[in-house]
Parts: sequence; C-alpha cells; structure tokens
Amino acid sequence: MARRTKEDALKTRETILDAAIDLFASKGVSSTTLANIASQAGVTRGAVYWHFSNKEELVESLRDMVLEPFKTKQAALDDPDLDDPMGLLFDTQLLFFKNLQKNKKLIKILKIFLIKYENSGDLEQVFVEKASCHLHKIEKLEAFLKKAIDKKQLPETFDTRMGAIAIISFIDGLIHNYILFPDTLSCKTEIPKLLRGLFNMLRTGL
Amino acid sequence: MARRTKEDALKTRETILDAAIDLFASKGVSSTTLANIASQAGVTRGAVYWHFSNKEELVESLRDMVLEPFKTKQAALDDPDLDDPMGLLFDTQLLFFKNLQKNKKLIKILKIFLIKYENSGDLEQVFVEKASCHLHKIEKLEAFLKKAIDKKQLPETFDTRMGAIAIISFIDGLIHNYILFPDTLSCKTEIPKLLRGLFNMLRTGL
DNA sequence: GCATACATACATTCATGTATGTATAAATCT
DNA sequence: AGATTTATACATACATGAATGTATGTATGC
Repeated sequence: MARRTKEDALKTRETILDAAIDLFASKGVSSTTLANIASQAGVTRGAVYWHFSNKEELVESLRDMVLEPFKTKQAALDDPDLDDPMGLLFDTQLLFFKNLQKNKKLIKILKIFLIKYENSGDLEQVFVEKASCHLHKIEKLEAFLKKAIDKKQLPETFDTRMGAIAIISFIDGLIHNYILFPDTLSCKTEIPKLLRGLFNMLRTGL
Repeated sequence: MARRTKEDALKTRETILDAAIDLFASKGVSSTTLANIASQAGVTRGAVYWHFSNKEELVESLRDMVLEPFKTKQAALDDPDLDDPMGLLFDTQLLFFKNLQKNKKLIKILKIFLIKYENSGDLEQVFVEKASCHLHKIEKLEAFLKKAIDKKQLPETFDTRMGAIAIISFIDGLIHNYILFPDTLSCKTEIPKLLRGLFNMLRTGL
C-alpha cells in the first residue's frame, strides 16, 4: 500500500514527530536512531526520510514547536513604553508555566532540549536562552529592567546586571525543576508564590 | 616504544582524561569518539582501552572527580544538631562556587554533565541532584530547613517544601549561569549578594 | 621471565544515506 | 466522464563509513 491521501500524509508526519518526542525524551537524542523512531511510529525509515531529510531536521522541527509560541509574546515585551513592565514580566513568566501545565507534549520537548540533547559549538544553549520568552538574553532583560526603573517599580540604585542574572537563574532553575517534577509545582499556587518571592527580592534586597 | 614507568602510565591516564574533558565539553559526549580522545591525547586507542574499558567508564571517572569533594562536605550538613543551619548552608553554597572559581577543570566537567551529556533512563539528573552538595534531594533539604526553623532562623509558618524548591531552583540556575558565563559572576561580590538575596527572600517573603 | 603499558591490525556491528520499486491519489487530456 | 499520465507517499534493498571491541604484537621495567 502506498500513496495515501494528503491528510494521511500529514497524519503520519505527526505520528513520526510524536514518536521522536517520546524516544528523544526517554533515551536521549543521539542514542535514538531513525529506525527506532520509524518502528515506534509504525512506519519504515523510508517514511521518515520522506518527511525529514535527517535527524537534525527532525530536531529543528521540534525546536520550532516550542519557540513559535514565544515569537508572538516577545513583541509585547519589546514595546518601548509600557506602564507596568514588572507586571507584564510577571504575567509572561506565569503564562509560560501555564502553557507547560496544559500541554504535556511541550514539557517533553523542553525536557529534550534541556537534558536530553548535547548542544555543540557556539550555538549552545541558544534554545534555553529563548526558552523563557526571549528575555533570557541578559542585555534584553537589562534593558527591560531599566524601563521598570523609569516607572519607579524598581529603586534608582537597582543593579540591572545582577537583577537580570537573578531572574534568569531563578526562572531557569524553576523550569528545570518543573520538567523533572511537574507535579511539585502548581501554576495556581506554588509558581505565583515563587515568582512573587523573586520580584519582592528584586524590589527590596539587592 | 612501550612499557613506560608506573608514573608515566599515570601521566598518560591523566592526559587521556584531560583530552576527554576538553572534547566532551566542546563537542559533547556522544559525538566525541575514543579515537578523537586518543589523538588529542597523543596516544592510540590502545592506550585508552588499557586505562578505561569503554567510554562510559571514562565518563564515570569524570563524574567521580566532581562528586568526591562533596562527599566530605555532606557529613557536616547531616549533623543532627547545628547552632547555625542557615549560616552553614550559605557557607557551603558559597564554597561550592569558590571551588569552581579556582578550578577551571571543574567547570568544564560540570559543563559536560549539565549540558553536554544526555542522561538516560531513571538515573537522569542523578548527577545534578548531587551537584549542589547532595542537598538537591528535596526531602533532605526540607529536613535541613526544619532545623533552621527550630533554631528560629526561619518563621514557624515557613513552607519547607516551597523553600526547598526555591533554593534548589535558584542555585541550579546560578550554576548553569556560572558555567555558561563564568566571568559575569564573582565569588567575592555577585554570588554572596545573590545568595543573601535568596536567603532574605526565604526569611521575609513566602 | 613475566607482567606491564601500550601500538597495531582486524573483525563486526550499526546507523546512515541513497537508490529503486510501487501502488495510488491527483492532475491532465480527450 | 473515462482514460492516461504524473507526481506523491511511502516500502524495500543496498552500499558505505565509522566507531567499537578485541586480538595480537612488542618493547621494557621490574
């Protein structure tokens, strides 16, 4: 049998992607072969090579699946004049975790890139940099914090460099924790509390 | 030429380990071959196989190089009666970063296990669990925080579960940040400030 | 003389990539 | 509308290289 309909083809493509997600998240990217993915998806390597030119392209497809949602959110953060920068930052971060909570597949993909994929060369951690809404680049976050200072939401003497590092580190750690133990952190209670703790720390402590 | 003296053998063993560290840290574990390591070390695969039975054993040797220093420190934290738990916790974490600062090789090895190694199976993150002085196990950290409550260093109403998560996440994030950009964080100024901020957050905020 | 500390050579597996086959959906022609 | 053609969506088969593991050689310190 061959040449299914156009919709059938899209379906197998997604089946292959799902198989890849599961295997990558459990065995790691480099130790899962395209044959593994094919058999898990119930197809042959021929199908995999038809939809993706190689494993790297498969990985990049997964990467896009996580990054795309943030592209839209990023625009709001780049807005030059905001009346409540810190509030927006808080909401954005909370929204990130809410999305994770209701999308189990997203968690798996994040897991792949955070602990199941060996990034190489200078591009290392490129993904993680963008993971929490593209603010992961320290410079961008610093610029954003300066807006908060302008709006009197942070003290004049605030050290933006250290503030940026504190935010990135804390969020990063929370993401790692969430990925390993999703059940220990609820977006209704724990996450907001922790984020509020972080933001209080920024306002009061140095 | 063959059969060098006993000290020579130990020297080549360390040369091989150093080569492995460099290659693993730059290319990732799975994409560096034993032939790569051998040539980088100036020996043949025969030498590598003489000292290590395979790549996995090499990786575990590196793991031991990082974990061993913590074994000793852990004993102090397990002490049932301490008069200054939070102080000890602070000092231990700071010492961790100080060790990183003066041991460039340690940073590389940490980098390998944090972002250049795809952990598989249920043992995933075993290393990371132990990275910050074995306190990474939430239960252990919770028990430790209870000691701090007993000593009135934390409020009676303190949520130890969330406190543990906050500490682990923040430290984890700082470690990741330090590994990627060691120069942005000094153990003399930034790290103590950030740790103090964390500890203040625990005392005051929720 | 024997175990050591390697180097060299060989055999095997295994994942990849590509080439080819093929049935059928879809487009084109009449 | 039916017949023919063509591109599609795979399955199958094959060829290749690369990494591994092991076996063997060998010089030398002990």
